[in-house]
Amino acid sequence: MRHHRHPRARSRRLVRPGHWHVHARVERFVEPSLLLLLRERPLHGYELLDRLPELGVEGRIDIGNLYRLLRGLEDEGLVRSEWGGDLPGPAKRTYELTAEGRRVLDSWVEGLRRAQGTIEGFLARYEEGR
Amino acid sequence: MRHHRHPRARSRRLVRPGHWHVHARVERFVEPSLLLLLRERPLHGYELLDRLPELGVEGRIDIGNLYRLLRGLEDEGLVRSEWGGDLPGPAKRTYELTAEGRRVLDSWVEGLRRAQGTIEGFLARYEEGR
DNA sequence: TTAGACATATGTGTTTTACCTATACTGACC
DNA sequence: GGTCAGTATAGGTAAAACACATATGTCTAA
Repeated sequence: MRHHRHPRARSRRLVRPGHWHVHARVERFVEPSLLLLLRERPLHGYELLDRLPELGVEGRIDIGNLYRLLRGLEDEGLVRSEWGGDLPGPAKRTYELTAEGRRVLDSWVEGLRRAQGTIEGFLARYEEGR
Repeated sequence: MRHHRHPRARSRRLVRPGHWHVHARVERFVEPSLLLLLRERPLHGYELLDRLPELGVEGRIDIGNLYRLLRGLEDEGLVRSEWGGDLPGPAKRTYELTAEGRRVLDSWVEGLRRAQGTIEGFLARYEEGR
């Protein structure tokens, strides 16, 4: 058998020898975050990047992937975009939420409520056996 | 530019036309689940598979990956294993938690508490703008 | 005139998860 | 005695998600 490299090399961060810091993030949390921000008002990519930390998405947003993600959401019809008018400064593509995007956001909220319940159950069982 | 296939083909499940069900799972949640179950008592892989649903890990456990994950945890010193005695039936490898594994479990709990806070913040902001 | 913030985008590698197959022991049923 | 289902461990491979790096252009201020 080929020796498998550690599959968890980066998901845990070494704080000091023998002490690990675990991330515990929600999969693809940026997607609902973008939908929620766009529900409030249309924004362009760079503004979204600025506002993501408000929702707790800290240090994990890759700007390149953010733009790719936005185009993906547009392909799926969850957002709609257009180039901003002939304003000064670099060209900006402004995104707004579609009705379909709003429905998917609602579905994310259901999913996040379930996730909360799961985590609560886990923590309760953890405390039980302390 | 090469056209990128939808990067979210399976992460959302179509329930009925225009209605999506979103998973919203915690990244690598099986790892802390295994550590928590093993803190309670030593178990072998197949038993862990049986008990994972108790912790809310439903329908996402791939048995092949489970064994790989267990070996990964052992490589990192979070669990220790040995082949069960000469009992009847298929050979079983029994896993138990190490002191290091216990520390990583504690770190996961911290991470999960933070994740709970993040989700709470998200949901609050969602309700605000309804 | 150059450095830095703003703005969008592509290329590519790594990590994590999903799907599929292989192997082997045991008990029940025909 | 054969086969089928359940228990048990394991490998191969592909897709999805994420991380890291780079490219390109506009504008402002030092």
